[in-house]
Amino acid sequence: MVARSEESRQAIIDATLTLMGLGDEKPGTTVQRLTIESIAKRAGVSKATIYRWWPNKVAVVLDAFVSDYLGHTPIDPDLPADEALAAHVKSVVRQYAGDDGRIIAQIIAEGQYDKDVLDAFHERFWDDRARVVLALMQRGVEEGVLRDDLDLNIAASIIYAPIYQRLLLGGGPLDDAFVDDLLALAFRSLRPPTSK
Amino acid sequence: MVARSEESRQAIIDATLTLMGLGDEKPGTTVQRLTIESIAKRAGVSKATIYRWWPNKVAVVLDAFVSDYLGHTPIDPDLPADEALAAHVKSVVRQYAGDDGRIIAQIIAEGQYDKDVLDAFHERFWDDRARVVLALMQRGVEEGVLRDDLDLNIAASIIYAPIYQRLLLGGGPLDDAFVDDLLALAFRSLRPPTSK
Amino acid sequence: MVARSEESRQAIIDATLTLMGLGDEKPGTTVQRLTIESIAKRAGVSKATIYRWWPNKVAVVLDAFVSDYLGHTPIDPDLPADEALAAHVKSVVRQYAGDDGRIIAQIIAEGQYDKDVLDAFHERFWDDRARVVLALMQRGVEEGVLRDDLDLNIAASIIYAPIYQRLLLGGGPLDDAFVDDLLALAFRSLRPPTSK
Amino acid sequence: MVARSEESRQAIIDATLTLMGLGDEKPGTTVQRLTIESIAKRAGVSKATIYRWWPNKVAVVLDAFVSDYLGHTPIDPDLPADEALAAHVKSVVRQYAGDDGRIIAQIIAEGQYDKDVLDAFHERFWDDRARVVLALMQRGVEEGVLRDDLDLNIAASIIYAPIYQRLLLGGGPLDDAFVDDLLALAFRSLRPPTSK
DNA sequence: CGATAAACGAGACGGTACGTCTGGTCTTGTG
DNA sequence: CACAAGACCAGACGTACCGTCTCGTTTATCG
Repeated sequence: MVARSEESRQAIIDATLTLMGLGDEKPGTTVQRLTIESIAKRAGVSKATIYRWWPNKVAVVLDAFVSDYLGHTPIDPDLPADEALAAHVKSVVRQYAGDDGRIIAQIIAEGQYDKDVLDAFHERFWDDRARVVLALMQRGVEEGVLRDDLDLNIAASIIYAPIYQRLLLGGGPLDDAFVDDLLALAFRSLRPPTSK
Repeated sequence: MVARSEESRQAIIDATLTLMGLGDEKPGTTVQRLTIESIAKRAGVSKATIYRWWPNKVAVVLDAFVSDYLGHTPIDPDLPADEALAAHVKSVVRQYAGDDGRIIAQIIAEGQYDKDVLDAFHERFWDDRARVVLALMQRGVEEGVLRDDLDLNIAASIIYAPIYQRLLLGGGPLDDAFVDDLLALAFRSLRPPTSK
Repeated sequence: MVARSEESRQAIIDATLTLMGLGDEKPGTTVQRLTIESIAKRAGVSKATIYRWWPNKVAVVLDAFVSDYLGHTPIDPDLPADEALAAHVKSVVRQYAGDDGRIIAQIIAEGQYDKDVLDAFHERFWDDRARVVLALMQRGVEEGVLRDDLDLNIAASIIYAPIYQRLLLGGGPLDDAFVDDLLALAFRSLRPPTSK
Repeated sequence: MVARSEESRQAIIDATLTLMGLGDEKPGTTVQRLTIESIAKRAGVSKATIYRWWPNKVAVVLDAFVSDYLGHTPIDPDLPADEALAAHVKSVVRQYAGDDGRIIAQIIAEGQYDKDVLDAFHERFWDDRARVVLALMQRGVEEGVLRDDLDLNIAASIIYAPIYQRLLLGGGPLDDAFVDDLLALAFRSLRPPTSK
């Protein structure tokens, strides 16, 4: 009846962050090349300890990433919903252009091979963020800056999916200009007829 | 001086298709689990022969997939551009809902780890298809069913990116209903003001 | 911290003996054709386990050979030294005429390519046996059946080197007649002048 | 119908000598590590050409070695037989102490695995030299410096075998002091009773 | 003198083993 | 009794050579 060692857990998370290039130093592997053995060695931990608490390396990466990822893309409650949405999209894009985007892309990549990984990604990362965006869009509807007949899921897709496309497939930079163009076009679908 | 053996090349492609579950039989591995050794064994070919002609297993899969993939999503030149576009999107979605989608998703996944893979994916698959879509949208502009001030790249993204999002991240089925909802919303941005 | 598996070690030794044709069955390869993979397969052991404990296949063969090789050529302490020496030489030759000779020859062959192998051969096999022979010759000196001004190393060479020559280079059979002729000649150098 | 290309033959021999470290440059591989491919590449020759004329790499090495090896250890016909023999032994030892010894040792090593190799070694190298030594010893018998009841083969062994032992097994340097000690002892067996 | 057949370079090919690496499991001893 | 340490089986990696086998492309006689 010895409790799980918090020390070990943290060491594993820290080692993973460092190895993935999210720490201060910059080795910077990929999820694919990252090995449980390297995490164990750097964390000063036995491989068995990792396997005891996580089902696979992606789960560790996801844990490490989420723990490291603190409110990076907040939503401003004081702005009108459409402006807040635009601001949020920009902060998301700015963040995805860096290391975080690389890690997310790789987690999604691993998700193609393992439904559990994709599910975990939804639970630990995606769903919360989607909820926040949908709530914001709902506020937009209430404030009258968005149409009231929208399927919000699809509406959100029209804005956010192109960002993920660029993240995963390239085709252009993830920058403010891209967001401006994207939003200009997307909002044309989303605003109520009267408002534009 | 000695020509490449077409027989071997074909055997490798065939073995890869079968192992990936695109042949008649259905083993159905993933790119990740697929091994060069298994391809070599099934093709009755030496590993060295594979390494001589392809840099890695994803390149083989891409080659095999592309060779297997013949005009699966044609565009009807007789329809008005907007209707042809809608038809194309539906055929794409139908196809991505099956084995082809699984393979594409995995190739994109591998592309997160290797720029060459992603580049090859663009060259061998993506770019041609994007060109066709952009040409169709250009036709739409000329026919007056699409606005003439569109950034066609972003306009295409608004339609196609949500499909890739569902392919890679889930969040709902890839079916006709989804396409209908998506197009209904997206076209609102794309049609010229008058035609609304 | 985890002890080496004696079970694996023994399985590797046994597999090697069998593959080299020293076990009960008789496949009978050569050191050159023997592969680590075949040992691993037959021993039901991972290749890595072999590489962990032995630097190369010759080291395994030497280990296996030595472990299998128990006092095959004893020296009779009750005989006069010259007769004991003659008996020993005959038992050595008889043994070298068979499988053991083949293996020894091959280990020496590999020793031409790797100083470590030759050193190991000395440490694990040669030196002990040379010591015994030199001690016996020393006894011969004390008993007065051998000259007291001999360089025993060279004296031993005169007797044993021709045996190794036949083992490695052929030129005649390794049999008792050969030993008789050889000893008759060699002893003429070795006996004290009076005893002639 | 087309004659064998002397040019290619020579290029192969030269390349082999160079690779074995007998040329002017000093790469200096071993027979074991030497590959047909490396010979072919360095000789600017197709692998098939080598395989057409030699059964294996050792045959090439032996050819190259013998062609390179010109009367290195001549016998002085003007000296008395025992002195000529001593001189010959010294020149042999001096030569075996260098590169030639290394190559010979490796050819003998390969001979442990392939009877044809050992036979070829005898035919191309050993037998001629043995004949010369035996003839010299026969002369010694006639001159009365060697006993007339010797089995010359074994008598030769007593002198030469210890040299091969040091070449193949070590145990001491191949130098003049060794030869002096060896001959002093061996000649005691070989000289006629009166002459000592 | 032109046909023809062997020798040749180039190098692709099916094999096989290499020695390394990681995965995931299991054992042992320590705190 | 959770843990570190790490041995273990399994099996793929990418490389290196093997010896065989087309390929054209030279030669060098022979008809």
